[in-house]
Amino acid sequence: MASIKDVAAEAGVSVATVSRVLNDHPSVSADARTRVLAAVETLGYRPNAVARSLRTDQTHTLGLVISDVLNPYFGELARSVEEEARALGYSVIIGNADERPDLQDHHVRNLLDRRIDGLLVSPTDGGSPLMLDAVRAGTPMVFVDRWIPGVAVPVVRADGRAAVRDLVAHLHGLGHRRLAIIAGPAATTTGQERVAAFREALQAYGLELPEAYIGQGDFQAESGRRVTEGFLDLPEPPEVVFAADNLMALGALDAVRARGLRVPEDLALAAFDDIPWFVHTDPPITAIAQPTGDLGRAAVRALVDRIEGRPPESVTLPARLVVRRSCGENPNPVQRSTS
Amino acid sequence: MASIKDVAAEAGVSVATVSRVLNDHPSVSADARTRVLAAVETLGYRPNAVARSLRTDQTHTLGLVISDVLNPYFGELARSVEEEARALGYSVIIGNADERPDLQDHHVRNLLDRRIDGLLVSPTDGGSPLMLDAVRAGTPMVFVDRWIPGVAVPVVRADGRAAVRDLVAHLHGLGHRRLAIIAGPAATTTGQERVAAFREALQAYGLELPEAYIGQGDFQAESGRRVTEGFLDLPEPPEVVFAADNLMALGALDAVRARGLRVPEDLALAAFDDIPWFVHTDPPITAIAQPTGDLGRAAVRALVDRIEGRPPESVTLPARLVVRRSCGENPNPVQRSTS
DNA sequence: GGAAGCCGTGTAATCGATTCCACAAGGAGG
DNA sequence: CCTCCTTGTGGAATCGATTACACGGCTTCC
Repeated sequence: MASIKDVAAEAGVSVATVSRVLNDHPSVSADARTRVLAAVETLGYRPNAVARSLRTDQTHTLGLVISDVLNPYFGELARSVEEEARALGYSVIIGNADERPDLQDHHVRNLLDRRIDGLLVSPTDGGSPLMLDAVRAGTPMVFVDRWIPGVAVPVVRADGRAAVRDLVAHLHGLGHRRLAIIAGPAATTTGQERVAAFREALQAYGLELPEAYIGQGDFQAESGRRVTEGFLDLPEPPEVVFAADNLMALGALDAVRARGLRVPEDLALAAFDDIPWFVHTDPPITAIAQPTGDLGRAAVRALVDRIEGRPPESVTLPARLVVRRSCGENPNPVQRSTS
Repeated sequence: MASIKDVAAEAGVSVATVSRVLNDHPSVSADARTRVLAAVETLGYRPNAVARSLRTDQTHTLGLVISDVLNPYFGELARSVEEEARALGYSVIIGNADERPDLQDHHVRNLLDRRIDGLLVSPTDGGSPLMLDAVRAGTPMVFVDRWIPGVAVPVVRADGRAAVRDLVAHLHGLGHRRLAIIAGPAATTTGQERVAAFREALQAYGLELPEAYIGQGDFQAESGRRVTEGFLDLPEPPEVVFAADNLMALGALDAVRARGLRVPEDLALAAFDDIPWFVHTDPPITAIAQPTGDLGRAAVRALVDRIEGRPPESVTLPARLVVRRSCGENPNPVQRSTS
């Protein structure tokens, strides 16, 4: 593959001049410029990004470490991150942590070794020494969706409090009083917050959230199934299950079906994180939708701001409730064709 | 960040010795080795992958260019690719081409500039000059899922012929005679093949595939909707629609619903590419399932074989039919709880 | 007419690793 | 005791770019 030296030889100039043309430095004669460009053309020359990175100490690459690419929420996040990064001249290397702190560390280490310019992380845990060291060492970093408390890193996330209040109002309006939640891992901020928001919203209606109605999940479908089975085995099962993410909601749906029960007649169901498929499930599932694309884009902008020396900003966007049929009678029956 | 020179100074040896220790070269005294390792430890030294790549001309990175990360099929493919690559010591940079040849070229160029060791591509078109040049220049490459005819590059894919025959047998057995297909882009091999396989299977039952029953889609949901509406407007609409991918099937489902019609009573539906959500749609959708994870892993192994000088192998794995309820009466009613 | 400044260009140092080659020390063998 | 090999080590070239510095040739101004 042709190098800058070959181009210089072909054009009859020095490598310095070639470099100047390529980085359109002002002081280069029109004559030299055209000769260099011609040489570039005939040789099919493309600058070696590796060599350039070594010299400039910039890779124009961002790292994105998320917990589960198969979760459509993170899939959409990854997509918007890549798009915005590309628009700003950066590439993205994605690491899938699978909710495992050791895998997360593996990816962070690997990305740091590759000297990525900045790191976008949705942490699976409270922060490993490695990650804290990286922050301390000054690696540009931004947290998306989840974050690590007490670490001075900008956070881009959605606030679901209002939407959870709307959800509880909706459920209460439908007559439900025994509400349960399938929580995410306590080590994640989203795991904790959603339970807290739910409890708070219940209190506004004088409702309790008993321990038995808090099931411990791990954001994967299987845990949703397990927890839901536990709920159904209770002497007094809940009337509604609120899953803290979409995958666990799916597991819950499976569990209900497996017993020959029906949603929402026997057990109502709602989920955090909306996805296109929720429109098509039987029944369509009521969910809290995050502005995922906006989050991804905002996160990239914050990170690139930080990388390029501008002050980065934390961003919090509101989530919103999308009512469908999985919690009971549609509140807006005019829209439905008769069953 | 500490460099190899700092380590050498700290350990009181030359950089050559440090490098030898790090690459565990045999001729290094036990004494020097321990001193170097101690220095590495105290400085928290990590080798600069960029510098190493420049010198060795290996990045230990693979490029993966796919057409749509939001499609769960490609999401799963990307995940298995990343897993297998990691197991073999490689990282993966993913490029999303969005079915657009220009974007595909952008990613290929970017990846080549970064001197990735090899490229995994699921081409959106018949092959741009850029891609053909890359092959000619000897860039290790493997095609996954789709390929470009006439190009000497190993292909890893699923063969759906047998499964399509099974599907047509299933449909015929249910009494359906007017079968239509929503095709993928003619520029993709999968787009063409699935139509060909469908037509062939129909012939075995003496059935025709008239032009009016071949709708041109682009593997995106919206096109599935549009084509299905066209089918429904025909003087004699089909009894079954077979969508060449999962997203178009979803669009078809939407279109049927929007008219107040029902699946499968008014129109039966089947899809190529199975996804977890198809179990939960209303009704559950009959689909042809590819061994996606196996494809991803096989593709990575073939590519790494090629990179490391072993002869790479093309791989074809069979897809299989998964019958659910979207084409009519369940052939195995014992399994169902009464409606 | 000479000093000062600008413009375009080339030489060479540099980034952080790997690796060829030279060389010193020490043991084996004649 | 001298030669020859082996073993461990360091010096320096190298990968392909960027960029500080120097320099030659011109213009400009006093």
